[in-house]
Amino acid sequence: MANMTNPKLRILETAEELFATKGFDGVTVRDIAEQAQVNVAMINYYFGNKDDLYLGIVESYLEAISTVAEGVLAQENDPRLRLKLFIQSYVDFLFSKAKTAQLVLRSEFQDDAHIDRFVSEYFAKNQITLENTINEGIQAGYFTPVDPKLTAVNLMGMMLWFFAGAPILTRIPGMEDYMERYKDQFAQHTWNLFIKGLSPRERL
Amino acid sequence: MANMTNPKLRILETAEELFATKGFDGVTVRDIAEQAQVNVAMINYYFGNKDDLYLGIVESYLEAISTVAEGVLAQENDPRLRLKLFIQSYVDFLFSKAKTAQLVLRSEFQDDAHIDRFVSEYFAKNQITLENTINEGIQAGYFTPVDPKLTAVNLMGMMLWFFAGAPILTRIPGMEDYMERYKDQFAQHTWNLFIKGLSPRERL
DNA sequence: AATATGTTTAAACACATGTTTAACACGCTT
DNA sequence: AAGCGTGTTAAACATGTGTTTAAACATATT
Repeated sequence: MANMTNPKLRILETAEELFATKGFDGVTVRDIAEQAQVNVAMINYYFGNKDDLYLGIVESYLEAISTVAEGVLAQENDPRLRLKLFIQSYVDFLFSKAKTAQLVLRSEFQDDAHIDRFVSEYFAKNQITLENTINEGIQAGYFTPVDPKLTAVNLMGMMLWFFAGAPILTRIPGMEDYMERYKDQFAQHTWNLFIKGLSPRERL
Repeated sequence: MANMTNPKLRILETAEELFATKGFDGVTVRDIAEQAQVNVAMINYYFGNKDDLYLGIVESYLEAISTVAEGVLAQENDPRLRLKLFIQSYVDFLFSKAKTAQLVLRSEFQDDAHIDRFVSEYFAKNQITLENTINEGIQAGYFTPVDPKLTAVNLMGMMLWFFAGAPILTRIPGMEDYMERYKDQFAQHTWNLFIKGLSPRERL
C-alpha cells in the first residue's frame, strides 16, 4: 500500500492483500507486479514462483497465530481463565490480521496438496489443546460434561466465521461496518455466550 | 458419480463435486468433461459457459437452504422452539448437501462480482430473520439481553464451520470421520451450547 | 578505472484453458 | 425419401498466465 522503497516488501504486502480478497487463482503475478509497482520478473527473482510466495504468506500467519494460541493455553491456571484469555488473544490476533485470516481460511477449504500438510498440523495442535483445556474444565467441575471435540469446533466456528464471513456480512444492510463497531465487544460477547453454555446449573 | 444416462445431469453432478473440493478456478472444464465422460463442448452446449454453470449450482443451493430457514423461522410459536427447529433444519440440510455447502461458502469468501449480488441477498434475509427471532426471545424474557447481530453471527459460525472446516477437521488425528460420527448429535449439541448461553440466570 | 555482484527491465517462451467451429449421427416430421 | 432439429465429437482458436531469458543498470570493492 504505502510506497515503501523495498520492492521485496512491496511484493509481499501487495500479494497478501490481493490473495486475501481474490484468492490464489484470482490473482495473477502481473496483478501483483502492477500494484506493487515492480517488474513481473521480480516476483520470481525474490520468491522463486507464485506458489512459494503464497505458501510463505500462509505459513508465517499460521505459525504466528499458533504461537499465540499455544502460549496462552499452556498456562497452568484455571481452565476458565485460560479459555477466556485464549478467546481474547485469538480474536485480537484475527483483528490485526483480518485480511490474511480470510486468505488462510479460504486456502484451507481446498484440497490443495501444497497446503494441507502444515495447515492440518497447525490446526490439529490447536484443536487438541483446546479439547484438553475443555476436558480439564469438565474434570474440575467448572463445565458441564459436553463433548470436547464438538465444543472446540463450535468455539472456533464462532470466532472464525466473524472474520471469514466478512465479504458476506459487510454486504448485509446495517452491518457494513460491523468489524469496527464490534471490535471491542466481540471477544467478550463470544466468551459470554460460550462460557454460560458451559457453566453447570449449580453454579448459577 | 453414478453413470447416469443423462449427460446434462452428469455434468451438473460432477461440476458440483469438483467445484466443492477444488474451487471454481481449481477446476477446468476439461476436468469436468473427463470425469462426467462427456465432450468438452457439451458443457458450453448445455450451460453456455463455465460461469453460468457455477452460478446455477450456487444459486439453486442458496434458494433451497434459504427456503428451509425462512420457513422454519416464519412460524408463530415460542422463539426458543423456532430457533431449535431452525438449527435442526439448517444442520440437516447442511448434512445433506455438505459438499455444496463448502462450495458456496468458499465462493462467498471472494469479492466475486458475479456472486455477491444474490449471495448477500439470501444471507442478508437469513441474518435479519435470525436477529428478529433472537430479539423476540429477549423481549419475551426468554433470553438475556445480548446483541442480536453478534449472537446471530456466532450461531451461524458454529454451524457453518462444522461443514466448511471439513477439509481441515478431517485431517486432524481422531477426527477423520467426525461428520458421520456426530451426524446425530451435532444439532442437539449446538443447540444446548447456544441456548444455555442465552438463558437468563433466573430461569435455572 | 575495472570488475564483480546484486537488482531491474522488456521481451519472449511455453502452455493451459474457455470457447467456438464445422462436421457428423440420429430421430422425427412431412 | 428429404429435411430439420437435437445431441455429440474432434479439432482449432484466441488469449491469459507463470516463468525464463538476456541485456541493462546500479553500486560497491579492489
